Amino acid sequence: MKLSRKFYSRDTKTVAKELLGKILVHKTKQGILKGKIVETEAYLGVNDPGSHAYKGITPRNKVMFGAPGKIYVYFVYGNHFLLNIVTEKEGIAGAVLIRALEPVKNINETNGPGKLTKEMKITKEFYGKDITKKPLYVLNNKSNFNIVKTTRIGLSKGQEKLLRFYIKDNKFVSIK
DNA sequence: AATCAGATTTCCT
DNA sequence: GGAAATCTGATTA
Repeated sequence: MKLSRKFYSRDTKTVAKELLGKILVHKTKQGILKGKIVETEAYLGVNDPGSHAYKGITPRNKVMFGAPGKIYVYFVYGNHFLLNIVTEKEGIAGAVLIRALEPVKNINETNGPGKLTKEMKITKEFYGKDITKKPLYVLNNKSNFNIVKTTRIGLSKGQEKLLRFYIKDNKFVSIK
């Protein structure tokens, strides 16, 4: 079952935690791509110096302020796309960064945010699209695991906040 | 093993 | 002009 918009229309930290263990699916002409989400980070709005939304709305980040369940794809460092899912009610900034997947079908190791978008064939075209519909969506999935809470990666500000979550002992989590 | 340059977009000072 | 939610491949000792 696909996760509904209601799932995303909640507190960003809660959504980030509950996305762990769920299945990200992308249907392409070449075939179906699937990966289990094993690592996420929460990016809030005005209270979070590490978030793009911190300094207010810009053409790039405006989707973070929009409706929950939208896809925020962001291009960094000339080479990499990062995949985010927008959370919170419309008008409140928030998004969950998908940092790592465990391969399920037709993808290779994706232990990093830049690599997973490459493997999942996610590009700028998905900016502003809906994660509750085809061809890109998240499936509910019951599984048992322990969640580790830690600090975020690669930030210059706000990195002391414990907003990174991953599945304990999962070898596909990016650790660097 | 550890450090570093390079690729190169979007936004802000 | 410079920094940013990164990764790869080369160079260093």
